[in-house]
Amino acid sequence: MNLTIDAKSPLPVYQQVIQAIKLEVLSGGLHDGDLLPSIRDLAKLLKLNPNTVAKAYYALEAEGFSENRSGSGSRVRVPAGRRDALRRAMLESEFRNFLGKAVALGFGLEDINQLAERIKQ
Amino acid sequence: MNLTIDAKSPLPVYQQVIQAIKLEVLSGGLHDGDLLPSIRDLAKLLKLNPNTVAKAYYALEAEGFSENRSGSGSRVRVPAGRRDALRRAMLESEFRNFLGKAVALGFGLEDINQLAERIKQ
DNA sequence: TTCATTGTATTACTATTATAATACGCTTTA
DNA sequence: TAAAGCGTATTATAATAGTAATACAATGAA
Repeated sequence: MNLTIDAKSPLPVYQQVIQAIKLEVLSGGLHDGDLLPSIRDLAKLLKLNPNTVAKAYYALEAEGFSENRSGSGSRVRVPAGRRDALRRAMLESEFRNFLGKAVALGFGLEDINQLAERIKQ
Repeated sequence: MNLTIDAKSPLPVYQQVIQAIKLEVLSGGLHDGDLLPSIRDLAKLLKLNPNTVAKAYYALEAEGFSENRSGSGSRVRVPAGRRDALRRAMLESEFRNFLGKAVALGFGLEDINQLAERIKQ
């Protein structure tokens, strides 16, 4: 697990934890059935309060990403098929988000292609 | 001015106002020297408290985007040259941001190109 | 000059976020 | 069975964001 927390971000810390774990699952670092680090361990690792991490774990379970069991830990519950669908959906969502901003700034597809070509190098 | 506020966004409302006005300037809807709506008018329009809008106006002035004068209002202070530079910088920043997320999800340039082709239609 | 409008400032209240310190019940393992 | 580790729950405190009500001083126009 490679997650970093930005205390200065406007995004609440517990939501950053949620996003980081989702990303870990979607990118293939964590698989269906894998055990997440314990709340206390992750809190110590990220230098957060256990309650903050617990809030994230609770939300992940509520979203159907994981299953929490007192005594035995939290396990990822995202079958490969669903994971792939979510991964593609997230890419498209992020792309549309970027595209929207670019259009709002008055740029067109040509400008974006030009930029992409320049960035590649 | 065409700005909408999302109360559910994790981004604080006053920062949404800042972004919306910056976008209006960068996209050419507001020009150097133009008068911004008064704090009270904009607050009424967006159904926000005047203090929230005032906070945004104060920040915009601190960033050198505008100049506030008691009694006569707030005026945009972004010469065309600077505006164009900022506009390009913002596009590149947003693109790099998107690219970073795509890579984190395990996608490559090919996947992005493929998606872009599909989105076009 | 007078008056409406402007940005600015102050104080108070609420909700959310995050931390902190505990405690409880469940599960696993020695 | 006993102990350690797990998620869960409660209560308290602090900081930030946002609302709300008001007042002040500067500006510009009637």
